[in-house]
Amino acid sequence: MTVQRRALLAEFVGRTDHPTVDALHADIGRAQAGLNRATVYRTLETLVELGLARRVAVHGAACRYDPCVERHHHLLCERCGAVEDVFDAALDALRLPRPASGFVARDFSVLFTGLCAGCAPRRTKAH
Amino acid sequence: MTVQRRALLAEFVGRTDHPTVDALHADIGRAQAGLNRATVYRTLETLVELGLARRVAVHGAACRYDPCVERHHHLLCERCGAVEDVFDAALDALRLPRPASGFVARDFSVLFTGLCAGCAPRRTKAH
DNA sequence: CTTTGTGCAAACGATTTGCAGGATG
DNA sequence: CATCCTGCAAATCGTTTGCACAAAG
Repeated sequence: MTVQRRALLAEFVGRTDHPTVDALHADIGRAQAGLNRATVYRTLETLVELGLARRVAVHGAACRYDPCVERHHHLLCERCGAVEDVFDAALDALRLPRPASGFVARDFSVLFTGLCAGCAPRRTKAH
Repeated sequence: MTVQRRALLAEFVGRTDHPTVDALHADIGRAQAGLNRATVYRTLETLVELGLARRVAVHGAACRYDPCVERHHHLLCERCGAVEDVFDAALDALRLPRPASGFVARDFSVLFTGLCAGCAPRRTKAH
């Protein structure tokens, strides 16, 4: 438990915006002494291995990290790339497939795509 | 419609192993004249734009392409990275969430993770 | 002949890694 | 004091792009 890990945790825990490494790096640097980007990568990776964080991979963009490890799913904005959480008990009831191929599924996650509030076309007041 | 596009289509269409750009590139080169990797990237991207192929993003690994555009989901082997298809009508019935945030979901995909037949620990005959 | 595609090599962005010095317990 | 962590810079890896030439319609 080092100074830089404490700084990272302080900035990371509780966030719901699924920050990228760069976002975290910038925010930590803003708060106090700069912390090397490589260290952010290494520390986040360690957190994932320890089960204290999750990775949210997004095609063609920097990987995002999520401090929430409860079972939940994600909404990905197709326009701005924002990621939101979805907690839905109905989804948790999904049964795992047992294909003829012999694949044994152990877990799953659902990725919804669409437009976030900021990017969605307005209904009433025209944009 | 060029020679190289025909070669790529011949190799790509009908495959169910979700090849990466490198895999396709290697397989095409094996079959006949080499085709530049950049061209493979460009052509696959074109296919995706035309709705004739889909991208299957996998964290930390090269992006995979899928010639099957019907609605289906994927199984990802945690050990070897193999990707299999899952066709499941039950999944298609999932309703889209309408979170308070205002996010408007339009589509979704389910990614199951686990171990493929080759990587799963054997039951009867010990490994 | 005009447009579009290809090959090549360099550019890029995200992430990883080797190494030497520094902090931690 | 032995171990683990950090900073730095260079190395990787996947992917994209500029450009000159070749192929397609």
